[in-house]
Amino acid sequence: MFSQSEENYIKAIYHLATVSDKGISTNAIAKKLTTKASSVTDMIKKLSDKKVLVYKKYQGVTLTDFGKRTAANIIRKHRLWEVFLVEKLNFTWDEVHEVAEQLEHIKSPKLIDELDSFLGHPKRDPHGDPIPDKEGNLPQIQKSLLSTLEKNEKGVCVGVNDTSSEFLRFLDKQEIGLGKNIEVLDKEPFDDSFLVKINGKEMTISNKVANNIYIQKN
Amino acid sequence: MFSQSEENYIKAIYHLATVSDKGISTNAIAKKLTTKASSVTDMIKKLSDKKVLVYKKYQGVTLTDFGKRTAANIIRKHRLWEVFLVEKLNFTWDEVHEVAEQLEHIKSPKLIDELDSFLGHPKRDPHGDPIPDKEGNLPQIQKSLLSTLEKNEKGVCVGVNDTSSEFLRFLDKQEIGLGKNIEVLDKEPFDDSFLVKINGKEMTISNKVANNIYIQKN
DNA sequence: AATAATTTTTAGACTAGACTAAAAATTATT
DNA sequence: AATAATTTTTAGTCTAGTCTAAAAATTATT
Repeated sequence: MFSQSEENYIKAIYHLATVSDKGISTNAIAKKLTTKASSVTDMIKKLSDKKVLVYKKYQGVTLTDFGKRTAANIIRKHRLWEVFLVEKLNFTWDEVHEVAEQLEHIKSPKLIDELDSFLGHPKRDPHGDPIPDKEGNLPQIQKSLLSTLEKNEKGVCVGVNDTSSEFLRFLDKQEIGLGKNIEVLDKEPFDDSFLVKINGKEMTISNKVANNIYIQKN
Repeated sequence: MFSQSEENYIKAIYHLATVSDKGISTNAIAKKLTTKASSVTDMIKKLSDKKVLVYKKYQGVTLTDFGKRTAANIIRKHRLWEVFLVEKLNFTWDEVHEVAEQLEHIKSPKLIDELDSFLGHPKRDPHGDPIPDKEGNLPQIQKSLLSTLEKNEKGVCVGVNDTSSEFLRFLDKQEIGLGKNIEVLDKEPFDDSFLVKINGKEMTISNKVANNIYIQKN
């Protein structure tokens, strides 16, 4: 059984590992959790003793299989709760994160199994991210950043990179959201912005925004 | 904002106060929370500083109005979650307590408001206990322990005193539950047991059991 | 009223988790 | 290869919450 703090470290390391492929540095973890490197060193030793990760001094850490399963389970809980909040309790996609951060630490296998059934075994959370299954398998889907599309390519919005309230509310305002059809009409070399058509409406999108929207091409 | 530990103390003191009317002793709190009296003294000082309760050395404690509202709010959350677990997630009334103990500490006013609406503003939890409203008002209902009924008195089961799994599962086995009609056919002076009719079926009930079932007379 | 029993508080120690400041190791730069 | 810059670890401190053991206060009993 892990403490909330231990779970937060495990989750952070898991997320960092999905974008880095080599060992995760102390500093990277400290930055992700807005804590100090010295605190990370302490916790890393503890998690190493608990067989969650492999640690050699000055060399960064890697999750063990056990650590990965543990992480996937926490993420599964987080994302199922997010679905619950949006589908059943009228939360918007920019409101769910903070509460799900708390709910993910609730310990009860029955609770999460029943919640999963109650929600109809959802495959994605409100931001389009896949929900790991009970065994910790996380189905990866084919997706590309909008910023990588060429002129005349098109697809459907399947996720976001930045999940901050600011960005999500901006998307709401622009009526951009999961499931919307997006086509790149033109790319502007001057500022790397995009002219796109979203559900029939033409608009210009900055490179920064295009860098935070995932598209499944079609 | 209170820590989980602080919330547990506040709730324990509130519950002890509903059955005692005078100041709550250090020892009583320690027993309720299965902790040590010295730990209770420390926490009491802290909660006194935070204006949750009034404390004079060696004299027990009393919750302030603020403390009472805080307690009612925690209990409101606990009981709403219990309703959710039973009504939506197929938990039985003996399974909910442990999980609700965790869920009651989740911080989000919107969450609890929406949960309340989602459940249709329930008035009672699965054990028949009333759910405080948002202001912390807890409607008290007229109820008597089955053990206090006289021969030929009757009523309906509206609650239980002991909420342990053992007792609740025993009641399930005997098909005793909330809403059941109960009539005292006779009292046995030898062991203070009761001959009762529950939904048409006659059975004998020990004094210990009768002491843990609440009846609304009719 | 004095003594005994109980309750409560204090004093000091422990753990988890975080922090600061300094030392040690690694990596980058000249 | 030597020095500078950066990263990581160590050492020591702090807080919340708990504990044990002993002291102090209160309550009960003779």
